[in-house]
Amino acid sequence: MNLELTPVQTVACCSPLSREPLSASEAEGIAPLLKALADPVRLRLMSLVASHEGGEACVCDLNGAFDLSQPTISHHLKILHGAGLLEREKRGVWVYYRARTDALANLAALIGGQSR
Amino acid sequence: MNLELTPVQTVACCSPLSREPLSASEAEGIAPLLKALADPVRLRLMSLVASHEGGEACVCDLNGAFDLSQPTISHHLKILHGAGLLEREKRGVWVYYRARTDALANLAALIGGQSR
DNA sequence: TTAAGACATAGATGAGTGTAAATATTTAGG
DNA sequence: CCTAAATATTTACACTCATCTATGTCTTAA
Repeated sequence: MNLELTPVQTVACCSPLSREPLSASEAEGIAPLLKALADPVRLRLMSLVASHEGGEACVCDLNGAFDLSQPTISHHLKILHGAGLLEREKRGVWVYYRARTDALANLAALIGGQSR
Repeated sequence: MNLELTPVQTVACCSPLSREPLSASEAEGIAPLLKALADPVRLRLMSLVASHEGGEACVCDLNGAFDLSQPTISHHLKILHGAGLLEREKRGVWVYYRARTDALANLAALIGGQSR
């Protein structure tokens, strides 16, 4: 149970990019989230997980979608997880990832300023 | 007058991240936009420009906000401009940048899926 | 206990990136 | 013209990053 606000949440509700200048520390908190998303493989991973049935996907479902080695996919998943964009759950031999749609929505609200 | 759709616009209208898996080429088109935003300095630059009165800011307004050299700021502005997130207009000795709020909104719609 | 499969970690490497110093370009004034 | 000011470009460098190979850990099944 994590009740702390992510760097995005502390700002997204009332201070989108265009409303007032981001402080240096706010920017340093948000940039890593964007950085995590700013890779073609990770964008596709997020999309694959988020659009997968049940809202979650096993790593075994993901590896086959790329022409990359298994450790590379694992590496990208770790980055997305570390940024708080993916949840991780181990069930038996398999590991399932689930998209943090709240984090995505907050990011979107910050950037676009008009999401709900 | 540029009537072509940006990589984001081709997708944002009906295919947010969570709706269906992003294709490799879509992801490769969108990632550079996120990459451009995924830096604390560039995030603050975007925010400074977007929230500045008149929706635009002179480079002279921006340089002072950072503890960085003028060429470094110029470099970041070039990246944001190259990604299509900032418009550039020279007036006399000064160069004014303006935020492409449409591009930001499209990005937000793609990520969050619910903006309008 | 052994073996096999799913996933993660470690180490190495080549490509990319943020920054500064030096220099160039453009514009307005004298 | 010449100079000064605003901004961009070039070059160089330290650092980060995406990727692979090799290896480790954990879980299930035989």
